[in-house]
Amino acid sequence: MKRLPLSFYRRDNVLQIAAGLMGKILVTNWEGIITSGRIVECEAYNGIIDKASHAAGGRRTARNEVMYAEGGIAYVYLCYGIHHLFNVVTNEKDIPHAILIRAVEPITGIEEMLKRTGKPKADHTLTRGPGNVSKALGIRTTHSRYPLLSKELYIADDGFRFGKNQIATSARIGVDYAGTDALLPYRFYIKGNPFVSGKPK
DNA sequence: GAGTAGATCCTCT
DNA sequence: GAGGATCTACTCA
Repeated sequence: MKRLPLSFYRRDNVLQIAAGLMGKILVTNWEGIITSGRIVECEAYNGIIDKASHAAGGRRTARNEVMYAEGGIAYVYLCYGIHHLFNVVTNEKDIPHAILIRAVEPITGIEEMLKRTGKPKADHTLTRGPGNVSKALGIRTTHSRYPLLSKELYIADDGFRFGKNQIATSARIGVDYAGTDALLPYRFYIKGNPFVSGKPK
């Protein structure tokens, strides 16, 4: 179990990084309670030229300022007043690339995830979809700008790899407002994995 | 099983 | 003052 180094995040090809995150393990360790899950779905947001991104056209606000920071930190924000969405900021300073983690497969701390989400039992809805991932792992907007190499929040590699033919791409979800950019194949997911959002298997 | 409405609040205009 | 990188529950068939 090695934490991904900063050099992993500070590359210029956000699509490559997103693909590289597939199969990695997202870990939170709040107050000694460890929960983790393997990443099986994510979406890339490609900087100022991407209309679906909060940083489209170089927009810079108090909320998305984090995206302009150096790669290797978290960007968390509230959507629809209910859902906390967890992103990984990538690339160098002033280049607002980010990757939205949309789904993970629970590994440790499932009991705790059930408690946090209020679900009666562990099924494929536990960590399916970005809102649920954050809820199950206890990630909130207050964790925005948190470094991904900290003790409480990090992404690790346990040596596991998905096969090339298991990883598929598609258009991103819920970004219809972005016009033609909504059609870009910036979403990565594991074929047939029940935790992947969209259609159930 | 498919389609739709409602929740709910922070952020930007 | 409007709307959003969503989820769930409920209706209707």
